Amino acid sequence: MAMLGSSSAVVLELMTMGYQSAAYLGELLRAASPAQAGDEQQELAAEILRCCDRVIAKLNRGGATGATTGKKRKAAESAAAAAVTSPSLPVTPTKRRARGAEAVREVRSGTTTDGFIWRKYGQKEINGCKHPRLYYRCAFRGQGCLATRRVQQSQSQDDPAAAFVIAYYGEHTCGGDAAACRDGELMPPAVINSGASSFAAAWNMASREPASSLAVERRSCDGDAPSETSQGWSPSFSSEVELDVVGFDLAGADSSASPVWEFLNGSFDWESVINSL
DNA sequence: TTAATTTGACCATA
DNA sequence: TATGGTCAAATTAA
Repeated sequence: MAMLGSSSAVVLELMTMGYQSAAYLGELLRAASPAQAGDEQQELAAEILRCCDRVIAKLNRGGATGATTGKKRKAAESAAAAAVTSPSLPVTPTKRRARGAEAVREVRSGTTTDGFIWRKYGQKEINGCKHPRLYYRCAFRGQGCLATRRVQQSQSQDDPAAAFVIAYYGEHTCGGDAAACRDGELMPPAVINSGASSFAAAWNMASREPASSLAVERRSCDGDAPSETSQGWSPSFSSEVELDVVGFDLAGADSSASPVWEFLNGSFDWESVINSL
């Protein structure tokens, strides 16, 4: 965990609060309107969760960066070829991920859309799975972004809002800013402008994919038994797990003196926060 | 013509 | 040795 300035800590607190609220909202929506009835609303809640998660991850950057453990390089000739084809880039050999290596995070969603631009590089039939597993890497890989994701369609058809199990590996580093990975730089400021969620939801709906909801789980492709030991698995967010960010306790905060309270009652000094970021 | 996707082969890991 | 992750040529779409 990187040390955070006080303003960043405030933003982190607010985003954490927003995240928890969105998670709670999602739960309420799911409870109130099972199946497809509340998909659009759940979609919005899920997008809020994603936005909050990204900001939180951004603010927390500097800590653990994921599961790219050092593995042996695939083949010497591949390394040489990579060096030839990308002479201007630092040599960052594309290590083959260990089978079942823990993801940075794993998400169940009704959509494969997450606001990032991915390029599919492989598809594989997996033992015991009805659907093939799809492999994507960040479209900005050429800029050195090594983020990848693995998409597995769930075998259980009972919950369309959790039709896909998406495992993310690595972090988006394109341009040193996650926003650079996003579609068309149309994403408004994630912290302040709630339109961020609206945009992302609209983007999702335009993709004609089913609505999504989120839940972090560690499971096999069919959603039954865990395929790997959960050792070392540390979800970056969860609607069911209490977030513990910089030790902030929302329930126990002294709200009358808290910047969070200032935010809630409209007196929060956004300018100083934005200037500090 | 270029960019993106598909798909079989290759290869690392368990 | 089986399996899963990645590569890269072929194919398709824009």
